Amino acid sequence: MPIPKIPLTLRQLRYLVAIEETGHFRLAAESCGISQPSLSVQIKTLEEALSLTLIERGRGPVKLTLAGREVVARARDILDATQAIVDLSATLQTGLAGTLRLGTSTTLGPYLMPHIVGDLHRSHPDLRLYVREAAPHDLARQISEGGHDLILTQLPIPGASLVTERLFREPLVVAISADHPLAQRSQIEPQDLSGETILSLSPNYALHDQISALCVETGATLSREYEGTSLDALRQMVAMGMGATFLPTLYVRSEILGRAQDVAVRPFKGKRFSRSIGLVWRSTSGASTAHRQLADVIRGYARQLPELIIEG
Amino acid sequence: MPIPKIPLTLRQLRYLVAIEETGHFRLAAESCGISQPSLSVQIKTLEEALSLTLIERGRGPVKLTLAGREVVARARDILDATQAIVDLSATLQTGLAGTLRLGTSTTLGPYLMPHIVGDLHRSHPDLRLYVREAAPHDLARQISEGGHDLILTQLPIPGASLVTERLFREPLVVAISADHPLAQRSQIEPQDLSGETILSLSPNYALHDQISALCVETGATLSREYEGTSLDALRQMVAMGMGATFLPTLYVRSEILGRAQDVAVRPFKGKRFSRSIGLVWRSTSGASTAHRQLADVIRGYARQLPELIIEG
DNA sequence: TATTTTGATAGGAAAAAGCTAACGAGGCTT
DNA sequence: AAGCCTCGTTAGCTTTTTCCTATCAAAATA
Repeated sequence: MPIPKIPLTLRQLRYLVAIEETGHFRLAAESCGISQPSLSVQIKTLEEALSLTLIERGRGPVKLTLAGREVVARARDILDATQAIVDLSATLQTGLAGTLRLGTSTTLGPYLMPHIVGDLHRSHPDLRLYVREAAPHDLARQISEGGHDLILTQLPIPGASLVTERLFREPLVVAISADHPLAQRSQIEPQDLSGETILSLSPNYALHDQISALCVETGATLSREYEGTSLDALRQMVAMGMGATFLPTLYVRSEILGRAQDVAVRPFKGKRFSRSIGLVWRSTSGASTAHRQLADVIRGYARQLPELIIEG
Repeated sequence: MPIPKIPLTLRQLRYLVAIEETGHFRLAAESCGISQPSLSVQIKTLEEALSLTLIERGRGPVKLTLAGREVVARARDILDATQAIVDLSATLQTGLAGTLRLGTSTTLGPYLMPHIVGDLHRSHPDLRLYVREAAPHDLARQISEGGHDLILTQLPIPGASLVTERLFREPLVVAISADHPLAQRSQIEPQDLSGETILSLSPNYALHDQISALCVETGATLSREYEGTSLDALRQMVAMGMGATFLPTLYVRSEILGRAQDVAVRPFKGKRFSRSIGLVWRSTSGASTAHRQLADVIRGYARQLPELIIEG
């Protein structure tokens, strides 16, 4: 359906409201900063556009007609609404406001965002966050297509016109079944994993590639038997003794420590392996300032967790 | 408080919405019936006015920025509201719609309007009626000052720039105490009243002058002892035997017949005396069509009452 | 009756919005 | 990789809209 043609202008509505407020053409013109004839003409044009008499001309304070009162009331609402756009623009320029569509990696969002949203709402009450989860591979595609305003995911995300803001590095830890010999160690050295069977996520996940690379580096064997579609699935497979895997710190912190103790998790010595987490948006999105504010809020939370290494 | 200056135009909002709907500058321009560069310029102007980037330019379907989505949503509401004004104007041109401020005589409105409003709401659902009562003398002043859109009252109402629409003539009947000799008659002749004491309303009421004239004509004596301020007060005084009076038919019908039988009411032979009732509005009000529609609705009700004599 | 007040009308200047033509940046094709 | 589309921007000019000053007409006041 085509947008209907509009036979009136905001200017005319503004002048009409001014007349209602001042009660005189002359005063109304003054309050609008124009000459009285100009205002007269605009009002006349408006009346012709609506085929209505809005004002009873004459001596003394003007009397609006029945129609005039109805139109003025609506004109007021319209002018208020336009003013609201102007006001909103001030907030949107530098601040975080409106509905932000955030895509987030399945392996990260659920374990990070719940801790963020509270702070975010307090510091930016005008912001509504719309979080959708997907595998990093899909996120990379969707951000370019405009499906998200920005994505929170494992780096790097390739893309010519994308801007990346690094947030922190998240160490990977080894997860083994509770009765595995390595569970006795407090820290793991890379060579300890030599010959172990390692479980991984599907290749849609950035974590898959990283785990695959880690297997080469440590001499472990990547299992081809099964590829999980969630970290929870991986954990349960480890618990059942099907192999070991690498889990990101935030997942461990959120879902294992103090909760499901069905697997043992042990850090690498010196936080040796980690994944980089960051925010990514289109360089054309024109809201870098706002997006960097969000980055700061996330870093602010991450800084409270000694396991993470802040970047950016 | 001055009306704020508005840095945007409805036209710009319309173009922005068109872009959001079509996804392309070119198609949007087409749907607005202008050339694509013209639309581009308007959008650019809007963006500069708000100091915001609303659209991410580039290949493929247009991507609105976060700010763009927020503005478009509000722009839609504004355009809808303006369209509502246009739609409303069609109704207001010929029809009875909006809030009509009706002033009505205290001696008439309460006994007539309750029967009208139901029909009126059914036949004109867009009409809101705001009824205020006053003495006819005050009504005449208020209508000229613009306090009412029209008044329903006893005629004539003097006034150079006022339009009168006659509705009906309402016979006056004689009210006497139940034990008064005249209560034996079924009809009254003017000369029957010779020497009777007649009670009246205060001179603020048109009825006062008429009763006064009737006293001269019939040879009755107008009581100077007391002037009522309502028909109900008059009736009670008659019931207490303080004198007789003349009451309008609609009052009798509404408040005496089948209800308070504390007084006897008797018609004059041949409906000899009556008052004229009509609608009056300012000739400048520009809503004659609508007002005459209201007149028709009122006559429609009056026609159902055989006591009344329809006019107009 | 003269004066003042209030809004309408007229003519021309300034601003805004439109059009066509030409340009530039990104993809796609060959 | 050169060339060619596609899509939006920029530039120059015309038309339309808006505004201003000056003047007029009607009604209220003195």
